[in-house]
Amino acid sequence: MKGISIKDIAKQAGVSPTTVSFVLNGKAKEKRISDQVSKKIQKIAGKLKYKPNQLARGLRTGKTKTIGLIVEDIANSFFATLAKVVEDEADKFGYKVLYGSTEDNTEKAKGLLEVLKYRQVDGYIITPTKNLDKEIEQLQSAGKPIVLVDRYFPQMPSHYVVVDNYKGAYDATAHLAAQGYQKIGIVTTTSDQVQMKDRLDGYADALKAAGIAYNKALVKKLPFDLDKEGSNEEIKKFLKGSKGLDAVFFATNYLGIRGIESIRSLEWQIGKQIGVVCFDDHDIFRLYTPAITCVAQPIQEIGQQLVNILMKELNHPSAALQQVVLPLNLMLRPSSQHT
Amino acid sequence: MKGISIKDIAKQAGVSPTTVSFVLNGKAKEKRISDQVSKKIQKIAGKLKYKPNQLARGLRTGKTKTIGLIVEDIANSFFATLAKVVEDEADKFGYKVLYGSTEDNTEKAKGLLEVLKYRQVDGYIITPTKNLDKEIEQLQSAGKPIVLVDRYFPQMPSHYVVVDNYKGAYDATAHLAAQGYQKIGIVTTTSDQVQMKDRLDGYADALKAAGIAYNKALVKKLPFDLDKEGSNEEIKKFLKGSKGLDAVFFATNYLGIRGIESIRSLEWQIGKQIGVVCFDDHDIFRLYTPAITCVAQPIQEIGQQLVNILMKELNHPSAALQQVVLPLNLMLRPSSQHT
DNA sequence: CCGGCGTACTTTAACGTTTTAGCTGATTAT
DNA sequence: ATAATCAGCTAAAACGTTAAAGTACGCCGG
Repeated sequence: MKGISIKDIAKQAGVSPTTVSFVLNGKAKEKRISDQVSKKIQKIAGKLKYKPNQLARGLRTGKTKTIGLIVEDIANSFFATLAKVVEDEADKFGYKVLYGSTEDNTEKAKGLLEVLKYRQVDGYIITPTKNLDKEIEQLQSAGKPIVLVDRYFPQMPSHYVVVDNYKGAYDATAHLAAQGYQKIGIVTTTSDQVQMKDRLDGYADALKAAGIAYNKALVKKLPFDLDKEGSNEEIKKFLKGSKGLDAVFFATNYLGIRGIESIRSLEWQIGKQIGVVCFDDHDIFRLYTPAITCVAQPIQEIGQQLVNILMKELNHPSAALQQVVLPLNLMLRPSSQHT
Repeated sequence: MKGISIKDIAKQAGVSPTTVSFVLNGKAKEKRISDQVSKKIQKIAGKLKYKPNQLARGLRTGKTKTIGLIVEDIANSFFATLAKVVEDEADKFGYKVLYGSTEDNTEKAKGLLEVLKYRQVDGYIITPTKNLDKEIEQLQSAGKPIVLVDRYFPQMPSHYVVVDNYKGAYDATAHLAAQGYQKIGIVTTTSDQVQMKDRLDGYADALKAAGIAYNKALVKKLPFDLDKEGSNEEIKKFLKGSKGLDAVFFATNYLGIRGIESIRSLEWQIGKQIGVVCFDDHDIFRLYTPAITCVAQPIQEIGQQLVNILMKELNHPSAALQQVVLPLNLMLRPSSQHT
């Protein structure tokens, strides 16, 4: 059960393994192998269903045709969908994907990088955690192509594909204000990475523009690793404790889900008693009654850009940084509309 | 930027690469390497942060410490969550995961198997598609450990981890009947694989046991690859067309989600006008108003069993087939209760 | 008729590891 | 005294592939 090797083909064709390698790598012309021999080898290879051993090839060439995908949480619908797009796109180029979840934990992320590195992946798509810049820089200077996603390090040059978090949050908040909501809160994460900072800034600036004073008491930050029950408690406490609060912006999809759950257990009427907008779309937001207004990310586009940039870098590395900021789409639904 | 190899260590320690290999593979005692040399090598390896090249090792040993995970759709929450559990569990054994989605398409599945095979994965966890048994048997007889999940081929011996689909569907349907629903429909897939067959049988037998006649007109089957809009249309047509229908059992999570959407657009009251139960749990079912009764799968347990069985087979293959059928949990919620 | 060139390949080495067989020198047994 | 044993290592081959360098042969020009 050893699998067919280039040697088997060589033997059958009565030529050397090198010749077989040349032919099967499309270098027949370049290496002046006769058409006769070339065809014979092709035929035998087809008959034996020869598949090159990627390990041997990788060992020799230093290329594994594998990319590492590091996300925050593969079980989260945003990242799961992204993973699928990445898988499909990479497949078009003959690449496979090795993935891992960081749980937003820098140590876990470092561990993943370590493992992917000694598995010799050719390139990386990374949702970085807080202090991962050192490790990423190291990989970069080792010549490994890396594209960041969802967030990046403002002080560190790198390729990235992100969305316009500031504008997304601004539009969402401005929309709430335009609907007549007065006391608008935000539930976000404790993370001070750029994507969350931008969302908070967008929220704050939109309030200002609407003539509403920014009130620190209306900003609730929750740590990523707080469990569902804990978050729900915190959110409920926040909602109940903020007298006069009439709308809230949830800054991530899982916070929005927990927010809905919390509001529900308080028996408040979404849309009437409290306006709700969430970052990220999700089946739940579309289906909930009332449906939840959200800022939808173009996941398909993000995934395609990621893989395209990575492939470009893999094939001809350039000095130019690819930094893509994609627009978001505010999906208006009843949860944010007074009736 | 070549990376540290065993040779570098050997040079620094003034010994041969072989000795280094012995020591780093824990064979120092067995191969009678002196403690002195052993420690020196360990120290140098630590200092240089040596990581063995998995390609070279794999080429030599035939083991890649990688498993292939083939699911129906990684973007589906059930499979995404399962993938995460598998990843975590495999990691405990030092294994990485290569994954792929079949979209329930046999050709795509064959392609995935092909790719994983020539990437030399050590073992497979597979959600098989309809006609994949030949390919799987071939892999098995090539000595590759395989564990099936979610479904299996009754006529083909194999390891598998599934849930008690029959009982789950039976309990769900019996519950509807016990709540006084009389005309109970089912929306399922056109698949005739065992997991769907069992669900349909459970549904039918529960009806019989409740003294309700099985009515073929109340069974709606939809193909997997029908898109969201198409499914919604079909479901609406089915619901409206079945006069007197007072409850419906959705046989998969995505059908349930589409079902809710359809019922919503018909403006029927779930629970009152129509009882609803769904196979699989999902955030949506918990959060929807009214919350949706469902048959929850023990995803954590499934993933752990899968990896444990696979690891056992990888380390000491046995003749005994591991076939695990896990119990399901009926989560009672308002969607199935007359008030 | 001899060097040079083009054609059509082959030989060899290398990637980094593991494994088998073996080598050297010292100690023990006979 | 000599053979067998043992400790403590090393040399070399192998996994399957690719790349650089080489070979053998025919043909042409001078």
